[in-house]
Amino acid sequence: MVSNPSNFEAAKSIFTAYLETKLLRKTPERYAILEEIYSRNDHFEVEDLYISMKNKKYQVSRATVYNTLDLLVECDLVKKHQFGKNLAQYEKAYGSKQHDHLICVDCHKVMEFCDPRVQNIQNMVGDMLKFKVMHHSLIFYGTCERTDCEHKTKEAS
Amino acid sequence: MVSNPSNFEAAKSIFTAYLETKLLRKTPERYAILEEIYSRNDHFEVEDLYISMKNKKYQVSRATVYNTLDLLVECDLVKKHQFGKNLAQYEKAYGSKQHDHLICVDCHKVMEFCDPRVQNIQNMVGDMLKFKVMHHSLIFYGTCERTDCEHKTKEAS
DNA sequence: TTGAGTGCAAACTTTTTGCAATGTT
DNA sequence: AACATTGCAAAAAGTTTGCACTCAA
Repeated sequence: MVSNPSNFEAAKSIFTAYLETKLLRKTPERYAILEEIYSRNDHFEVEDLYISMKNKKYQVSRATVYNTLDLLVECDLVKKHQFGKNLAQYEKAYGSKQHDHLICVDCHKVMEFCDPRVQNIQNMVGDMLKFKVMHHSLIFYGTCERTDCEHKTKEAS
Repeated sequence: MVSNPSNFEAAKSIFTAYLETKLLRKTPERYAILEEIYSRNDHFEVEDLYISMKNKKYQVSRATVYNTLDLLVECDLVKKHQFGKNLAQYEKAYGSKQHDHLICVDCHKVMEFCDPRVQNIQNMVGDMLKFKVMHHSLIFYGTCERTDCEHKTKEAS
């Protein structure tokens, strides 16, 4: 979901507060990664982020990217997804409203939607099973009808 | 969800029909893997299956396990999950009713629940976004209140 | 000053692939 | 007999780890 540009500033304050609370160091690499993430929209993977940063002022290592992403997920500034592949995908979380995803199994496009009923189900199921639900992941897999959907021709049977 | 033992026989027929339609070979390895899967309950990973089979009459290779799992997922006899980790988990699908999952972030226990409203949301969102939804994945993450939940003590902050 | 954090490369884990041997059709 | 399928081991792909160096506190 599109978010306004000042979200980075807000995210930065939250991150600073988090680092201070946890007695972690406020390194330039960590802020550079946060900035890069908040300059992006939609979903990206670690390698995307790493490559983008390689081409900019901050050359960070993959280890630092992984490390920082963990911190950002921990303080809810970034969401981590596992969209069926063995490859984590991330998106910024601050200032975007709660949403879930649809993924086209042909062109792999990721779309988003909101439906308040998901929250109701979450609350009810949590109560019923004595389970304190903290977050959820709802993904619909199917085919989109975009004209530019690159329908992979499945192996002829 | 628990299923009755004869599900293996039914699954076997379905698999045979699938293999014949696709002009694939009916090898003993494929049936042995199907049998092993249908003798299990709940969720397992590739290595679990591979190890179990190593200790039985059929010694199959990992490559064959992966290959066969793909076929079984394709013909809906097995469901593949990506529960947040970079590790695929599977469960038999025939004869079990549609359900979704709750996962305890502390003890990693996987629980199941059914809620028909998920289907409604799926239909509605699909219609709205002109997306033909084929299946979904809904996972609630939280903490269970089982007395035997091995609450990992998070690093003291 | 000092030890948390970084970069790099090596190690690990899960999955995929290449190829010779096997066995279903 | 032909060639899809198997087993094995090597390669990929993504992530984690070990260690010496660096720099935020």
